[in-house]
Amino acid sequence: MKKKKITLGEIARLAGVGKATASRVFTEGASVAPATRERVLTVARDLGYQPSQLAKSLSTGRTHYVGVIFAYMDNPFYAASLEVLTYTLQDAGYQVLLLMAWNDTPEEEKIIQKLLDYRVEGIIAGSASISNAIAQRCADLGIPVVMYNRDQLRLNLPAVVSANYQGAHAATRLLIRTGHTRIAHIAGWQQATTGIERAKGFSDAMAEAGLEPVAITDARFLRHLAVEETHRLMRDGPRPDAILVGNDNMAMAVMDVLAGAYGLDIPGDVSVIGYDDAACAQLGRYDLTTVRQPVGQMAREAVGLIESLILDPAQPARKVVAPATLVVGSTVRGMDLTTTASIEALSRELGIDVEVRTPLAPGLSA
Amino acid sequence: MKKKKITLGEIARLAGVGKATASRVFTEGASVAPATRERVLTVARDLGYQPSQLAKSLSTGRTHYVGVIFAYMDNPFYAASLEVLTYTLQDAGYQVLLLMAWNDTPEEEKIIQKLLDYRVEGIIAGSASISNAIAQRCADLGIPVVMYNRDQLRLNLPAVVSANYQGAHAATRLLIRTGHTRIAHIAGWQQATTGIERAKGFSDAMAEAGLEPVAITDARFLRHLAVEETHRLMRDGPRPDAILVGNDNMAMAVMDVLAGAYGLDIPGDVSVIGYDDAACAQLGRYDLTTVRQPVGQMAREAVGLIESLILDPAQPARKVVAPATLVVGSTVRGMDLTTTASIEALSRELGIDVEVRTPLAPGLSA
DNA sequence: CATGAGAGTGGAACCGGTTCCAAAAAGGTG
DNA sequence: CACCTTTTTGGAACCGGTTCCACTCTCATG
Repeated sequence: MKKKKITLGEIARLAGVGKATASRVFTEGASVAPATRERVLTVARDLGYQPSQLAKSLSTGRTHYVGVIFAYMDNPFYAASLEVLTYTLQDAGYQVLLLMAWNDTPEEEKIIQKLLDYRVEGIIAGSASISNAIAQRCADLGIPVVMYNRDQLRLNLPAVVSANYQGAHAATRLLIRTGHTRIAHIAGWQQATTGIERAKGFSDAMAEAGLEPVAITDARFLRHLAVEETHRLMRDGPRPDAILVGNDNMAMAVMDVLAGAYGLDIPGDVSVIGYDDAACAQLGRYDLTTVRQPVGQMAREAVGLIESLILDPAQPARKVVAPATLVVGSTVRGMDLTTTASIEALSRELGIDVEVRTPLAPGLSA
Repeated sequence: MKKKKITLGEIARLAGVGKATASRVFTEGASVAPATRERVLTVARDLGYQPSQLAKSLSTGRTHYVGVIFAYMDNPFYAASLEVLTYTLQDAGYQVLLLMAWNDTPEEEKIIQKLLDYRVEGIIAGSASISNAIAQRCADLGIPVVMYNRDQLRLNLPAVVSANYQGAHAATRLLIRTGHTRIAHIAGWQQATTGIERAKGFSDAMAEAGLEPVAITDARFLRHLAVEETHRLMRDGPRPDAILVGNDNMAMAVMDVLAGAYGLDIPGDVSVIGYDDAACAQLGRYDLTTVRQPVGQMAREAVGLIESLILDPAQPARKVVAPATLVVGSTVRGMDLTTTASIEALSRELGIDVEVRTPLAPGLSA
């Protein structure tokens, strides 16, 4: 009583038609007589026929797979990004092959190798740094790669990022404009373009105002390093009256250290600005002033980009820069944004969208 | 000058051997003469040969795909779970096909249909509720399904959950033991076993102590509903002196409302306990007393379960219940846990692991 | 009524691998 | 050196679909 596998051929046989005809029944826009179609569909339904994507992909040469390489899921920005990427891709008819890989992993090469074996039609890389060799290989195979939230400076790859430079620049100018003079920057990883661009935005804004940064240190987006750096900042040299931090996760840790270990008031004694507008940072007890990266928009752009590259791999590498928004919480002193007019004025002055956070926003990202 | 596709046959031809021999070179433990192997490998390397997993899967009947259905990525528990699940699976030699689907989506059926088309060898469902029909279908096809962090009561499916009942029960007993008498429960979704079990743990602990709950309401794990329910709680009837909340995301919102809108001190006026031990809840300004679900362990158990089911689909459905840990922060009044002895005593009394949170823990989940 | 167009159909080759099987080559033994 | 065993090898079938092509059958047109 062994169960026979239900294949197209089996269906065809039982419906008394050729394999080719049966195939046409499941192909959009192929010409089949209505009566035949009905007969085949009935048999298929009765037997619970499941067409094999594997066989289909093999013969058509299209897999509809997109490889997504991610990491850092403890950062809400990446978690939200992955969610939007995934359902956007699946709505567009693609399947997500998910891989986790950190930047420094030696397995990186192997990981991508695997993706190629599975014949993905495109790759969205949100964490891995694509080495020259791998990028070349993908190019040879005609497989487009889109960098997400990072840019490969040496290689000319398509990428989706947000306006990191402008965001950090505007945030810094906000601090300067509100009267802070001893400003420090606890930066994100200086090997990633996000960290680099934000640090540059900070430095430039300081220089333009004729101010010398109290310090610029690399905390590599790691909370415990941010904690260390904060202690160092408070111990050595002149204490800052404001700190721009590389992302929200670190910024909240910084706030905890300032208040907990040094009894400082925020923003009374020190102002703090973060980056990302992570869900936690929106909570009442932090209400962090920060720069928002438009997660949803970025993810959708990335999908659009990879889609268009899959359809036409020859097109030149395009970079998409999504606009950032300055989100005003209550961690910067000297702010007065009670009227719509003053908000608009600030926005014009800083050259960036400004939004005042309404406390206890529902705040579910999408 | 058209580039010929590099296939096994091509390699074989160039190396002057048969396709079968070439295939054996890439098969572990097949017998090939060393000289021949070398020759084939050289040709393959020179041409940058990429074996097609598609073709391989089709002919061997093994895909090494595992479908993972998730959602709610704004909840750090799910984000961390997905991370661990993914890299554990990929270490075990499986590929993750990721799908996002909410519980009430009508597309659910379609989603799973798709997974079956792709011939996944197993499914880990962290969000979707598997309908009877679909479970039956998977069973017919011999495809194992493991529920993650939820249980399907009617269906006898394998599942990995944490000890929700015990966790909530212990948390409630902690509140009672520290002298609270007017205790409310803002529960998680009462259609999900997580929400149900926790609510039951709460009710039972109250009943055992002869206490009447001030209120039990369903906030469906949604922050804005938790906010609403908190307001209702404060407006109507007797005000609680403690609230057990269905998860950390909601608990933090509850704290914000209590402090922000009613000027209440936590834990002075009201004690709060959450559930999950989310990264944000560990931050200094919340330092929430909560119940930890062992993310890493749960994810690894899920992978182990699906692996063993793939190898032997006939085995009976097993349920894994991972132990919960009571993590003591500073949102419950009347606690005195300065000595190791007192911690151990409490642990024994409540029948659950107890841990006192050290402030500013590095706190990256794994 | 022959003619041509167009719809509907099935046979067979193909996608890129694996694997069964029988044949060829190599190695060991008396 | 004949004979048996073991290792290596290639041909061919197969996995489950798609698609090219040639063929049959209608039906409208000149």
